[in-house]
Amino acid sequence: MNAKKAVERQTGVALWRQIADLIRSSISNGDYDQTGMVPPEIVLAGQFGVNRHTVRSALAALADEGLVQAIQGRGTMVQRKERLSFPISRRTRFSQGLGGQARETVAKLLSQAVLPVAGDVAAGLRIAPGTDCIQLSLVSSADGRPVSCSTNFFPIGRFPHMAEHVEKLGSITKAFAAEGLPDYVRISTELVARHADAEELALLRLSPGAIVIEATAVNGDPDGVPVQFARTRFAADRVKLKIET
Amino acid sequence: MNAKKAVERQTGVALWRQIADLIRSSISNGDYDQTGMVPPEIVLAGQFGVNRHTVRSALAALADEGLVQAIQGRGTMVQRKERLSFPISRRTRFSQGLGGQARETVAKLLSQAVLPVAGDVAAGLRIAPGTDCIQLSLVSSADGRPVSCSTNFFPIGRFPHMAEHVEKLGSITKAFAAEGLPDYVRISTELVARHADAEELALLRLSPGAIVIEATAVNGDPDGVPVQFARTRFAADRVKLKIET
DNA sequence: CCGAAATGTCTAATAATGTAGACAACTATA
DNA sequence: TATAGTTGTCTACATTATTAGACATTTCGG
Repeated sequence: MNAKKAVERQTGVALWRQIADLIRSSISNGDYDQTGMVPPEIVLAGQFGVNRHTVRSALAALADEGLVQAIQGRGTMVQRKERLSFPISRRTRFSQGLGGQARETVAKLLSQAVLPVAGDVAAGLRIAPGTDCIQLSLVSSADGRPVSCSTNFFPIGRFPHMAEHVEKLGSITKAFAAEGLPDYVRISTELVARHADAEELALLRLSPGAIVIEATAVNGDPDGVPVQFARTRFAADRVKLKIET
Repeated sequence: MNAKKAVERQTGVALWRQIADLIRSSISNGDYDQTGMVPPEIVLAGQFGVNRHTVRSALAALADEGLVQAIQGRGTMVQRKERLSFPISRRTRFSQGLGGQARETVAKLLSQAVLPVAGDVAAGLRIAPGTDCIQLSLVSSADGRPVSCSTNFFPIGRFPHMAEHVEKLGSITKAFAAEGLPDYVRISTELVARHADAEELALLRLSPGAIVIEATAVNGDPDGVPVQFARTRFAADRVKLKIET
């Protein structure tokens, strides 16, 4: 591989941010696993062809993310490297299936509403445009770090108490179970990657320019009747999506 | 929706680039479909809370991508908006299945090599580290616009003439068929989104800060024997991945 | 204990971005 | 043919990012 670590100027993206992105990807790539340390600032400055201060800005940003920690006299240590691996199987469960990857995963209910839906959402749920649905907005975190935020729609007739259940149980899967639906499957899923908007930056605690993967999913009961329309945005640098057959 | 179009300062991403990203997503979101025009510069400047010149920088970048075209006295027109929808089904075929979405899709062979593989690649293909494989680098385009670049590994014993076939046929699926494998299926696929590196920027003709979706896939013959290890990077703003069951 | 190697902090100069305002050039419409 | 609304271009200046250098502080090994 050994791709040249090139940064470009006058592109609207500050050098320190380009460098931070490159170092971040080197970390998650395992490039520094042997020593557990990032190369010295002066070395990085040489590799990227920039001033040491510029590298320091990049490292400061990564330290801010909790990815590295600098210690005077010693060097800069890698603190964290993994992306969480999210399985996308027929048994959907976006917020579950993390296995032993995190000690604690919770979904926090941000807002709830009952409102008429149209367009995508109505089509996905196969209901008439203008029909009322329950809308829930959530942020899901693993070990205290937000990894995704989602907007979910449920048919109101079938699941009247979704909001309360989600709030109490901290999980959509568990809330479905409480509503008498122990199992559900994926009907369709579409993925798009884009820059995070202002709301997502705030919810996921990202810095501008960060990337989100937006998954638009329709889930159904075992008979294939749609029960959930979900638009989930993952913090791209914290996850890896694993498609399972 | 009507999310507030907020830009942030001192984040390492120039305002004009943040604004370009927002306008780009508005375009692909269909926000300007009624008129086919981007709002006047002075209006955008108001919305984003910046100077008109800053908006002009953003529009210039989008014009450079061929997404919009400004006409003096009239306004700025939207030129292009769609994302290509890539199906990810059990029958993989990344570069196929585009249906009627593009008139012409071709894969261009950039480089070929025979080299020993290790790590990910060897594990995915279930061969001993250090075994020789054929490595092919491709760029795939639809209607002349590059949409993905990929690095592919094939067991050399089984498919000795992959390179020639790919070069001649412009498609990996067709090359497999020519090698006597008419059908193959996905064994595993992992998705990650990140900023494009310098090589990807060049190959996909992207501007710095652009996003790629990296799909790491292992494909096998109908018996489940791995035949291909592929690392495909999609230009995120040109595609949508559709996961099929 | 000394010195090499690393990060931390400061000052100053230069380059890139963003703001502000004025006016020209072009388009469409009344 | 005016006129309003739009993009194109220019100048000047303010703010932010990057470079450059010097030196302090901390860690570690000989």
